[in-house]
Amino acid sequence: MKEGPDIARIAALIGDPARANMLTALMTGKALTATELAAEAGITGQTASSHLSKMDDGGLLRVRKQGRHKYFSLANDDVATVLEGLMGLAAKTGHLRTRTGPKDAPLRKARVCYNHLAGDMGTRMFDAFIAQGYLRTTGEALELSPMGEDFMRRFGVDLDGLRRAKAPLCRECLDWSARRSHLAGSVGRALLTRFEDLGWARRTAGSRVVTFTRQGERQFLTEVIGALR
Amino acid sequence: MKEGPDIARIAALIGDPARANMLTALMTGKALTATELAAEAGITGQTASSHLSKMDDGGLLRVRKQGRHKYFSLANDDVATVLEGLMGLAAKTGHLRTRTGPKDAPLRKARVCYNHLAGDMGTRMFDAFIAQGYLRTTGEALELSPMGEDFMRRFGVDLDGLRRAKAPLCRECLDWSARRSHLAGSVGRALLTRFEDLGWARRTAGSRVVTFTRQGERQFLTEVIGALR
DNA sequence: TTCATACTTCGACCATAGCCGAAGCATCCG
DNA sequence: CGGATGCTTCGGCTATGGTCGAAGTATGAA
Repeated sequence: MKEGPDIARIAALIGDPARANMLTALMTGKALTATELAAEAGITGQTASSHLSKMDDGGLLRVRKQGRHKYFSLANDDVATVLEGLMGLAAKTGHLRTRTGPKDAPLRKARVCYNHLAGDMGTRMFDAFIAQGYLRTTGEALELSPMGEDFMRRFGVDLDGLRRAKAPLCRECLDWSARRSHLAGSVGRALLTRFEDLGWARRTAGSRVVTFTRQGERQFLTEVIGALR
Repeated sequence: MKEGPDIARIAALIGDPARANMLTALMTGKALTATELAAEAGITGQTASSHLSKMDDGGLLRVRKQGRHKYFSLANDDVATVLEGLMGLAAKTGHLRTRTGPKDAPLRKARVCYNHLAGDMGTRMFDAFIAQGYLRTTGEALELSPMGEDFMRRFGVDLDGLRRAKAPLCRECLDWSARRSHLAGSVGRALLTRFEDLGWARRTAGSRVVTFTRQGERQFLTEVIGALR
């Protein structure tokens, strides 16, 4: 009658309607902010905060702070698997939810995130760097491979100068609209600056939109993304 | 914020400590009675009854009534899989429980269950019939195949006579000690009678123990179980 | 039949925990 | 520097639901 691998503790966490709604919302794989999750569950921010910290303590969630936002995602695949299984058991109606992200098309496509490139073009660039082996994620950190360093130098990024500053070269940043990672850190900032210097893109005054020229976008695709092959 | 495949409903069912204890106890694959499960969870019979009916309604359990006992087992593999996953998430200490069944060795080996053979020899016979294709489970029912009928006739069971009675020929009966199925119904009863007639076994007076003679047990193994090959 | 056992139902108690309003930090923006 | 936004903490309200005692039903044993 005693003991227990506390399967009850975990199940009870999932068992609350509000929390279950949040978790199913996260099943899309996208990270969501506390406020969005609150709306998803139909509760106020205070209550959501309490729920989210409980699920975090329970190991169900992964949390990333981004400025004044807090992005939540499922902790790992095991969590998703269990949720999937529970949905199977609940053999009920279909589900899907989440209404997320900016509606402004230009914003979704390319925008500045603090000082680096975000939006669709930002995440595509990040993915390309990873696929090409220029960037490696080592645990929580993110680092340039020798090939990556070479690319950056050829592209006109002053790596040595950046290294002299104390700021981290590469950081992973969670994208607001795509909800995937893009490249932050001093290298990310330098790249955006370089795009502007090359005349490929320019920031729109009073907005976060980054506008690429037709020519600039073509060059971006071939010389950065296209570096893939 | 609305809708939902009610993953919360199911998870909440598992999320109660008492219910979680019962479910983990059932993870051994053995069926347990309501009283045993109550002891397992450390609660009274009334409370257990409420929990068990809820889990049954929720589709987590399979229930079989046996006289004044009610045997519970997990509804299916999916339930077990989810529980397994939850245990993984709860990544905690080991677990195991259940203290079940009779301690009397002869009783465990072979005994009468109402009027048919139960215990280890009973379940082995049942398994052999299934493996050999003599018995088939069609949904909830249990029926003899033509080959099975042939075997029964050769073994001296008056199938035609039994058929004239209204009682079901074959029924599945949950074994008390092994907690697995054995053969009940008029055929099950006829088989035990036949074992006695053949001098293979006899019931012990004032007890449920069935004693096989050394010779009888050998013949049982070769001519019934051994019919497997 | 009578007694014992297994389970269920009813009713009431009470603790847990979800919920929100209000107030407090932290961060970003102009 | 304010002012706005996102999140957290605190306090108190309330409802859900787990719990058991007592009484009821069903089955098996003597």
